[in-house]
Amino acid sequence: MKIAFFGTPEYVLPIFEYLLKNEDVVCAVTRSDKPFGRHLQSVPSPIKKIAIEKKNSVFTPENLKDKDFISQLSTFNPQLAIVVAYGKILPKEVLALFPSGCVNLHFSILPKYRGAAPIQWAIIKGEKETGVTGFFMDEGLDTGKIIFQKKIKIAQNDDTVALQKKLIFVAIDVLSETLEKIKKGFNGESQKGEASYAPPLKKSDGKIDWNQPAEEIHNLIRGTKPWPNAHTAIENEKSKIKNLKILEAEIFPSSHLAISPSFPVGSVVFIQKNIGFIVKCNPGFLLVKTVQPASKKVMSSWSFLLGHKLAVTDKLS
RNA sequence: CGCGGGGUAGAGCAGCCCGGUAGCUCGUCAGGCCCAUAACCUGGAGGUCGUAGGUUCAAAUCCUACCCCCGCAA
Repeated sequence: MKIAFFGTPEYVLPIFEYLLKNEDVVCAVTRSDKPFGRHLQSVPSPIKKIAIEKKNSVFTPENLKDKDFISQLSTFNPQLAIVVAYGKILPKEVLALFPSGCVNLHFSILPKYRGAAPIQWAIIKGEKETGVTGFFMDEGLDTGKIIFQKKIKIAQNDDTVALQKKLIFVAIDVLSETLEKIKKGFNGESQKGEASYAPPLKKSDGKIDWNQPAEEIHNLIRGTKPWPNAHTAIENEKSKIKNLKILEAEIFPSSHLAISPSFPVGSVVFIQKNIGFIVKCNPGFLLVKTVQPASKKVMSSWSFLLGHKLAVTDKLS
């Protein structure tokens, strides 16, 4: 079966490579080169690089409705499209090109977490499981008929990066199963259950409200990696730190702490030598282990303490 | 030439504006104290202050060029 692949970021490469190896990939479509990095140089997308290496045809249309693009794509006679993290919504003109349809691999258990950031939101919301769904695309946002779905558990320490790696393997399973079913003529089943949405994260989504349970803050820290990251401000007599990213933390059992209940929420209640500092949440405590101050490299929170003289009772907000 | 921050001992920082002895916390090494300690006390080692040039009696500090790192933006 002739397949066109739509995808952009680096993490979908294993899926692209799987297709190249096992199926007849006639061309790849990826987002147009964009200025990227510190000096805003234009860099081809990872998919484009690999496709060129493998001598596959690559399209990087600015506008998917462009007639030239559509007519060129149709000369390859692709029967099916596989779309993974492409970055744009496919208009009906493109959807109509593929006799066997367009299949999207979405990293959630649809209809939950439709949209751009399903992995992040599943972690932030404290879900215990997530998965990958293969479905036929329609004009809605992740609303098409489901072909195959596979679930996995979210471990307590999974952050977005770790979970994404796990999901890529699941996605390859789902992809092969999905392709099998399509070849047998399966048409998919309508989505059932309550839908929810996972919009792209904003910078402000990473702001920590210490007036929340330690568990929820812990979810936020894991789910906002690697961007925008959970952040907070610190105030103390000597200095004000406007933006401290918290990259790693763990829930600290309050039974291990003998401290005055009078500490306000958001204050540093204890400093653990060589490890980090403990912050009071509502309820619960969080042991902060890895941080990144503005303009600095990632460092352990103990290192941060050595240079910044954070003391017990200093407040985070 | 997109905007901003940074490079000082193994780690994290101060000092720079306003030039004049290389400083703080931690680690490390040696010794001490204690029933005991992630505690405390004493002493030591460890630096081409990112690189090169310039100004100066004198440069971590002022000037110029370059290298490397980080954030914004996506």
